[in-house]
Amino acid sequence: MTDGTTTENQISTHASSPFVDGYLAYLLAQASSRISREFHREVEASGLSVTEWRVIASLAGSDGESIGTLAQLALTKQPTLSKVVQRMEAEGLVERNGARRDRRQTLVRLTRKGRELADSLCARALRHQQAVLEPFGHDNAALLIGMLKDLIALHPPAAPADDGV
Amino acid sequence: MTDGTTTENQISTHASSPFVDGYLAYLLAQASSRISREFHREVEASGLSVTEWRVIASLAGSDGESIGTLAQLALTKQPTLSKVVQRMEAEGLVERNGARRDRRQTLVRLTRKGRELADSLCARALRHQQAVLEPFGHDNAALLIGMLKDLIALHPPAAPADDGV
DNA sequence: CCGTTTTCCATGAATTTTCATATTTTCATT
DNA sequence: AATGAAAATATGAAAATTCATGGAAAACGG
Repeated sequence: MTDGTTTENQISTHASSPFVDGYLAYLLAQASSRISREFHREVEASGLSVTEWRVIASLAGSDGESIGTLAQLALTKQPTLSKVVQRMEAEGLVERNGARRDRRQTLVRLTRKGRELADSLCARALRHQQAVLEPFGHDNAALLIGMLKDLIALHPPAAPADDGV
Repeated sequence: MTDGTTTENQISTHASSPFVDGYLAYLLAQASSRISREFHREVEASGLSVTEWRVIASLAGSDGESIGTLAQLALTKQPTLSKVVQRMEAEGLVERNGARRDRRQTLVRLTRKGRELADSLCARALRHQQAVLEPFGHDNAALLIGMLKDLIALHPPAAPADDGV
């Protein structure tokens, strides 16, 4: 569009349907699903589920997050997150309760093992992202990411105990 | 950006995390989740689950889709779709096997009741979409949608029997 | 400071989704 | 045609998610 980069549309080579083809929510969901799936193969090769990957990615570079925050970031309901984190603790990827000021909270953070896995996967994720964005060119890529951030900023996260996977 | 419309970023008022904040796959997933959730309240008020809504939205304006295609469109695995469609048939929203050339296939289409519900919800969905896109302005909105379509076109759907919710 | 309300998390039961696999039909070859 | 491989779906068992709820700590209001 700006230059020789992509932007001439025409939905996929595959399944389409009159209504959804122009429907933003559908396009977001499909794009999310397809882009993620490619990388999820690497994730699962590391022995993680997709939700577990989301958790360690959310914890990367953080000094600890609460269960509630992680549920938001990982797009699951709170009870799901509680159980996922318990599994991950058993596997030695995270530890719970690293000094929290509010004793209702469960503070979760990466163990050394978890951090190493997270760092490795995050690096690979960024390489994957580069490949995905390459056909758009630098400017369009920045535009896309900017608009997605705007969308997110304009729409508040789920109400407590609700989520919205 | 182009004009007075949104595009100055700064992630949400809420939960964020160093790595994911700039990660495309995460931004897509969050945006998808948040935008959809708002409308899903209306969907559930109509007595449909989110997956059921995706199915009737996918069937709107179509004269029938196979189970496999619907699974792609609805972002679920094929066995899930089979069961969802069976529930929907029991509720009188869809009918199965409207003359298919390949007798392995199960052709699914809307009943009158299903079509009425679909039309009503699709109309409301488009109004919701207008509201969501309004702050971006016409040109940026078109750009966003175009880039999402490009992303989708560049990334093929899941291999058979796999999906990638 | 005490009672009330709200927030945050854990847990058991129920539901949903997924995995593994069987069945039926089509396709390709010979 | 007949055989073997591939494709589309259904289904039971297993796993993951969600709902409903409960308990504990914090915040709030006299």
